[in-house]
Amino acid sequence: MLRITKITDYGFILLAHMANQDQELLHNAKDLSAAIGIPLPTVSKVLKILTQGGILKSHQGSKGGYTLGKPAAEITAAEIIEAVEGPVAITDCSSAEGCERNCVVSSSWQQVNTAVIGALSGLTLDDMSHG
Amino acid sequence: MLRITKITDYGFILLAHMANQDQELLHNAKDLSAAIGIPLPTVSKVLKILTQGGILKSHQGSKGGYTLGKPAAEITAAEIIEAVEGPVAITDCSSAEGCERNCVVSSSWQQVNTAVIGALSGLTLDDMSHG
DNA sequence: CCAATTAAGACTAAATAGGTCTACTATTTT
DNA sequence: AAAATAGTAGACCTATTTAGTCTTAATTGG
Repeated sequence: MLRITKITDYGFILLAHMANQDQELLHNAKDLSAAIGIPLPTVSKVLKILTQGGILKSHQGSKGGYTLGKPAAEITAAEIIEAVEGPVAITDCSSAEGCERNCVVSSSWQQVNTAVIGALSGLTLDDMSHG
Repeated sequence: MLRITKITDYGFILLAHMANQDQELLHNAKDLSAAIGIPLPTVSKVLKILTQGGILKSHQGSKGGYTLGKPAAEITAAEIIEAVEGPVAITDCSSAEGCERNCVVSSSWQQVNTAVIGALSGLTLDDMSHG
């Protein structure tokens, strides 16, 4: 499988939607829910996580909402996945700290992992929102 | 996360162990379990899956066991993961059949997926078993 | 025939993910 | 100041997936 989770997938959809409009515009959870067709509580949860991960900036209170934390061309797929799911690692062997059991396959996994992160870092939100 | 499953991980360990020895040698599940320290029922399950996926060849009956289906240098990480987990796809959008909801981000995911498969196809069991 | 060994798949339990809800805090408007 | 709007935090339950074990059948060598 080697899949991203549904929450991450929703995150990409929400971010692509926001990137396709005026970047100064504040989007609230209710409007985004209506526009995209994902239930409000779920949208709210995803936006919260993206904000905690630094991808979005939030503005509380009446007339509040969310905006992108920086230009869409500077937000990469790697950053988004890390914000929602934590560090990208194919196996425990391939995490930054290395593999505690020091297995023979460890160094090979780190090569694969580097390649995967490279691919994800080369893709920006701007690329994705334009199809 | 973006992780392979534990079963796949065990598969790599078992295959690397087999690749490090005479390729004609028949390995039975019991000996492999003892050598690697994974419980017999689990080892047995993994070997069965790898056989169904075409990575291993099996020999039934007394004095039976498993051997690699082809030289270690010709078995790639991509093949092994596919054998255990099915087609590699980061999201539903990135699978070979494409995304039924035809979302805007679809074509970008296919690029990422191609890059990931490329990385996994460039790594052979022979590479991994030598560290 | 008998012992060893793989094959198939059912089954339980544990872990993860998905989704919702409630209570709280902050900001704007009236 | 009060009310309305919107984000914040985190608990909570459910569904799905994954891990691991077990049982029964089929195959082969001696």
